[in-house]
Amino acid sequence: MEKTFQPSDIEQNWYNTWEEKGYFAPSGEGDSYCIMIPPPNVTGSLHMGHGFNNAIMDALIRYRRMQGRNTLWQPGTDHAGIATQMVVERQLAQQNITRHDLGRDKFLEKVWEWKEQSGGTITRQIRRLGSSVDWSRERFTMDEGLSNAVKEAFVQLYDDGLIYRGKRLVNWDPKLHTAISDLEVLSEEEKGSLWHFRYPLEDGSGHLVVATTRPETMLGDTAVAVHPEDERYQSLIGKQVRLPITGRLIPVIADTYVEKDFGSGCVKITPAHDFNDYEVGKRHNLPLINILDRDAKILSEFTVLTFEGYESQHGEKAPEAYAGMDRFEARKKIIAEFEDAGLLEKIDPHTLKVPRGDRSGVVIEPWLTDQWYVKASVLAKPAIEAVEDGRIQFVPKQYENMYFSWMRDIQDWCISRQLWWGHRIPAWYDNQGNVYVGRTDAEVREKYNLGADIALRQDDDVLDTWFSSALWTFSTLGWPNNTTELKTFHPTDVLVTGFDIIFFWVARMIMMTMHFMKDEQGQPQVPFKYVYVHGLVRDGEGQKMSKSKGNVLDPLDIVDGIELETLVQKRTTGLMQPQMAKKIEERTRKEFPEGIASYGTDALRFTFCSLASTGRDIKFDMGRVEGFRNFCNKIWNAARYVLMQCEGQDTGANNESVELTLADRWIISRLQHAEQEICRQLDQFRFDLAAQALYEFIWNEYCDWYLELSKPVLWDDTASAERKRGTRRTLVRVLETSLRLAHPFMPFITEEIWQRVAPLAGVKGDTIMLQPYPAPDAAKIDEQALGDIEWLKGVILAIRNIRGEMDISPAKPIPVLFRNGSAEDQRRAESNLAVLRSLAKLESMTWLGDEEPPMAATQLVGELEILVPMAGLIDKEAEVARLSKELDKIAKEVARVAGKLNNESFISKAPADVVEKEKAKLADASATEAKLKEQLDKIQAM
RNA sequence: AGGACUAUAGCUCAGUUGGUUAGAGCGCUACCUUGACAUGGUAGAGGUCCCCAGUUCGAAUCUGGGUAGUCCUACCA
Repeated sequence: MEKTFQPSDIEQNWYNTWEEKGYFAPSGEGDSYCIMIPPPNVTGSLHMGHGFNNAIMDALIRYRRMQGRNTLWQPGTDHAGIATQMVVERQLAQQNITRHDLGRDKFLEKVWEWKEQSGGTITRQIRRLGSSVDWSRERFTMDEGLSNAVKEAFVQLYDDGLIYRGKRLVNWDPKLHTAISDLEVLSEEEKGSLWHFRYPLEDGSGHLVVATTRPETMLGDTAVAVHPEDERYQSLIGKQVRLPITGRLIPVIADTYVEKDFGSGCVKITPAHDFNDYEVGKRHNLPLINILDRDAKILSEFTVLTFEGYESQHGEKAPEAYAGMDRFEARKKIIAEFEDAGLLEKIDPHTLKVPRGDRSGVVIEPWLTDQWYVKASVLAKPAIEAVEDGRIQFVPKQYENMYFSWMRDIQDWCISRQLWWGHRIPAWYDNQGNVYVGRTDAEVREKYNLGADIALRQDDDVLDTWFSSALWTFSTLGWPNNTTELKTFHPTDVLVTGFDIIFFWVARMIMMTMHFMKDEQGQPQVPFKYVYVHGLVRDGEGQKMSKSKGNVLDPLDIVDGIELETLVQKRTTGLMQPQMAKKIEERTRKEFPEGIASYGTDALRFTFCSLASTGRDIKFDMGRVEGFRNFCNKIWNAARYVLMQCEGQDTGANNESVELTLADRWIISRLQHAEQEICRQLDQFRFDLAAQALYEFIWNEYCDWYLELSKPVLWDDTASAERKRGTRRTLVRVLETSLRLAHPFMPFITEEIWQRVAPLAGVKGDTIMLQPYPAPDAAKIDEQALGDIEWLKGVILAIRNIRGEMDISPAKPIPVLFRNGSAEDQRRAESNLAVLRSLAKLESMTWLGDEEPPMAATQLVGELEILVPMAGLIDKEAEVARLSKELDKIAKEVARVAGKLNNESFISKAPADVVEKEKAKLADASATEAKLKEQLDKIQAM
């Protein structure tokens, strides 16, 4: 074995072996356990969030697989309608082609081509993380099976009256020419202005002032609103205003929506271009005037509609100068015109939230269009109940509130998108504009009794990507067919996801699943029983990682390492804002002056698990990764030691008789404790505590103590064969078990070592992956061994403390005297002579009787005094200082506990066992204090 | 504006139902290349548990009120 652990030597080989041998597929035996991977965007590549997500899911799935469950972890990607279409369109643009040049079918061919070539980046990367997903069942939302499921779901929902088509205001992306959902709109504060315009009153009695952040929409104003109780404007209500530029007459209305204190207290109402104004318009039955085209340019002829039926009533010519003008150009011109006409009262600087498309970055327009909607409120009801009654549990629980608050105020879900890449809506129109929904053209004709002579045209739009993702848990298992996979693995067990997509995905998945999936009693099935929600991975300074900030980390760069120059280049290419490059470079050079070292997958995964506590976000600390890389190395070297001691030796693999030492019985006992703790924590999703328990057991108990305790036995030429065999057997068995315990967290290193250790432990098998997960056995806990080794550790630590504080070379053997010990102390000392001598590096050990002890440095372990004679070793001043420090500490403790016990109400009100404990504490501390004091006096008297 | 979450060592974080001498890793100090490991060992320093009040015999932990930060939702045209 190499002297240090080299992860790159082993990781890919083991992954290939596991995958080739089919170890990731369900075993077909045992109770099922299923996790569906949240499908990453097919255009995407690995980021830290995926790394975190995968570390947790793989830990869960490997844990359950080893426990004998019939595990399915199913991978796949979604087709990411907008993102993918953008990627391909950008490529076409480089050849000066638009998708319209190609036409729909040709364009889709191009998209598929692109998907075949580069769509698999992220799945290849997931392999590097060691994720044990069943690749044979990989799914893609545009696959045939899933496409059928989407069609089926749409038709059924339509037939159930839960999908409708209607004209509504939507978030319109004028660059991408599609509707997008609320959740794809990011509103950030930006600096703008509040323009105060004078609108002249029709009766010539003057003007009123409206304030607006979007002057260009005034072309579509259909009213001015004031608060009904605003005294300033009572007389205006019901009057008419002559809208400048257009000359249109509009009423002054009263509505409580208006804030009296904001701006002028008068609000211009543009129902076709603002969500709030839309509601006001509806209440007052105002006309809606649409002034923008799909590019958000001013129409040459506005469309005027009413709320009744949304039918276009008539057109209205735009002021000529504005026709075809971009919205922001129009804004400038309108302001100028107001100014020229003396109607611009003032301009106040104003910060406002500007809605932008998360993909395109352009300002989103509320725009009136025909779209398809899902009646979410109906579907939400059972979905809320499932969480209320615990059929679905969120971990941590507080996310349930977030879920409820969203679900209880849910809006209908706009599912149509004006894109080409996606599932085309299974709806057809005749020439009269009647709509027919069915799975195919033929089905529609039959269902609606339409003759072959009637021309039908399919809806051009596609469905929101999340519509298909919402079906993910069951569509990927074969729905609408009633497959054995569905029967076996649905409902799935856990969904692991970031809190940011609870609304995006989780809620919709619950709604859809419960509508379509019923159990044998006809009751709705939930998609999963637990939703494990983890936080965002942030950079070391707590900043959100983003390409534009240039602080993203690729988990594989931590696995493989990366040179500084390469990292700088990676972070500064392909930026949306190239001017940021310089800043990003500086920052990167400062943060990683040496680049990033190679830490290996196991260390990275262990880090993620260690950070997976219940808090919201994770500040990623490279120091932790390094620490866990060292932990891997520690395991590696422990294994090296064990193999050096045991390979080719008698390890009792065939159940030969053995003698187990105190140390053997102790480490076996501690192992039971570790097993219990790790399972307990994993069962409640506390990956951090499980990882910590594992770390402590392996490093602080097995390596620090047990391996050291094994040396005096193995190096003792006089030790019996049974004794040596017992020690070797324990070394090997405990290591083999520890590897199994660690495997879900660190799959690669554990497999590599296990292959060599397992035979020595008499364990047969091709892979650690399919070995049973360790389970604690109370019968193996030896209380006496636990007590004795604790005592032994105390004595050794006491001696080491004297050594350290007195600056005695660790290489120098020292004599030690014991005094005043109990019979138990004597027994323990005598049965551990060799160990004490070896671990504390003793020259001699002597029990003192009643004789006067020599001048010595002293430590106490309970009643037992441990003395290191001063002659030639101990400096008086140093010992005085050390004792004074000890004494100080213990005096404080005595005072504290005594104070407690002197408190009458403590004695009378605290439970008896607590009082007893405090009394014992005081007795111990006082005795120690007295002894230390005596010792200090003696030394000072020298 | 409403809501949620967070505040513990220089840094990143644990701390179960109130009873600990408040812990870990990294970093820091001193010493040590001893036959698994310097990606190591040994010993150590380091804390007003954000502040104030309350409940209690007893509060990092429970309650109330502040302060600071993060996030979400709704937004003021």
